[in-house]
Amino acid sequence: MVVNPSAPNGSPDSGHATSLAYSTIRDQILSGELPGGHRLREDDLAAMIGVSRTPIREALRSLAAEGLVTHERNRGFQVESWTLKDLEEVYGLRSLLEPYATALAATSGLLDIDALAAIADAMDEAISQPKLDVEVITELNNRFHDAIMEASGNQRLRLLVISVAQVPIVRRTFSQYTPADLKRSLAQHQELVESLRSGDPVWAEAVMRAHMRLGWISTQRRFHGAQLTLMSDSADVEQ
Amino acid sequence: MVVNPSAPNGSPDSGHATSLAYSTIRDQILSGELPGGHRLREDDLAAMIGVSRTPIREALRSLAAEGLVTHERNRGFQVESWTLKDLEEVYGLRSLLEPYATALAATSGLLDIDALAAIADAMDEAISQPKLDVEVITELNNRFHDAIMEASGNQRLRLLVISVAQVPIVRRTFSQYTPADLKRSLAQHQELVESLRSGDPVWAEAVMRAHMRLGWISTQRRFHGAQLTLMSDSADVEQ
DNA sequence: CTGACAGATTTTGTATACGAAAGAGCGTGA
DNA sequence: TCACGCTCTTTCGTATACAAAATCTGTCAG
Repeated sequence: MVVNPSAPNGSPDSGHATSLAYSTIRDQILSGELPGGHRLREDDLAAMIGVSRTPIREALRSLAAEGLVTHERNRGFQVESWTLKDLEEVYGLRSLLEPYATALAATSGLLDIDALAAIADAMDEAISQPKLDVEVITELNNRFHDAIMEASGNQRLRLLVISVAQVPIVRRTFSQYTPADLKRSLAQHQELVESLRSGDPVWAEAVMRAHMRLGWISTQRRFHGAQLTLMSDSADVEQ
Repeated sequence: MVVNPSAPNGSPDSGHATSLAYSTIRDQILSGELPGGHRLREDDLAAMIGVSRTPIREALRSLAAEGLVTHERNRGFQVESWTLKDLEEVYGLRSLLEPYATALAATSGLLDIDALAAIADAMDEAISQPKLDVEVITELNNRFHDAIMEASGNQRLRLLVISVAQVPIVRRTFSQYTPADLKRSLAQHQELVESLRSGDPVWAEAVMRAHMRLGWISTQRRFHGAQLTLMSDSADVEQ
């Protein structure tokens, strides 16, 4: 399993145990092993990870603040589950934040454009393989976007995008893109590289906005087609 | 002291003790009693609040995820301190998010326009008093903005704005507005009410953008004038 | 006088213990 | 048969205890 491609702000570098619990639980949520609605019993998690309940509780509290789990008094934590409305909110926000960040990145002087181009090329390479490796493609995609967010020079903006975009979407998106949409998406990446290389913030921002829009369209298709893959499998819910 | 005008997402409704610790510490940070850079010793906080270290640690972890405090392994927590660059980032984000939310609110049908107008009028009333009550004005201002964010219909957006805007600015802003700026700000509130009443998203969004810009200008003035009020008092730092 | 080392002290990290609340199961009575 | 209430079990919330890391202090060598 891929570990923690980009952990948000509050990331516990804390104690060994807390940090381990945080990463493990977060990974399992993002990968879908812990489905939405699943109740998180502290004893179970403690036994699974091999630490006591204390670090488990601290990890869960961080995850709650990030919105990945919810907490109710005397009833413990459970994995947040997402509806179409949530996805709509998320894409609305990404469509606002990422183009803005891209415009900033175009003129900040912080962007390593060759590194970005390399990531885009690696993605092209990855989808030309006969058998698509979704993990790899997703990871490259995350790195591509994060490189731009980072080059915006606005650290807080980058963290917001990460926390918004980690809604299970990202990890699963590319497995559901149609081949045509996937190609288009990668073409947009190449155009993002070019626009950023030119240093024109207006162009770069516009391309990113289109890129976000395509993502939203694809996501909607996916959601209507196979809603169950996103929602929790009802059999697993509430044990 | 004002308690928790608007607590973000992860707000521990948790145990009595954890919740109490969270609110207390958060209030003291936002009000400036705990200055930026101040080291937060768990025992001290536990003694002050009258609970054990466990709920203190959980509260601190939530606050860390929200960015109000930082954490370093085996060195504990300390209050985040803000620079002009942080304020610039925050205003950049608010200038993006709040106008967007305002445009949404203009057409969502969720806005109680009369209630909003009442808040704006109450603010007008409050500044016509001979002696300005900054606490009251700030509280009304928070409620005004939050009402619009809520009416955007995008819950996640509202939470982002809260978490971004809670950077000590808001609580202290109105004490430093020049009388002219303060009047202008309240006039903008009235115009926001009118634009929202008309249901024109373009107008409403534009007014909010101007409003944000004025806030930024005022903040810059304040910062250059009296930098020390925002930064931690060096005498108190690191005890 | 300065700097560095060693021991003592403080502070954090984690485990464990205990009380309290919620939930499940069972029996009784209508 | 169904509903109600009681007990028993599970799970959470908090306090406390102990271990590990960091920090402080005082002393001694240079």
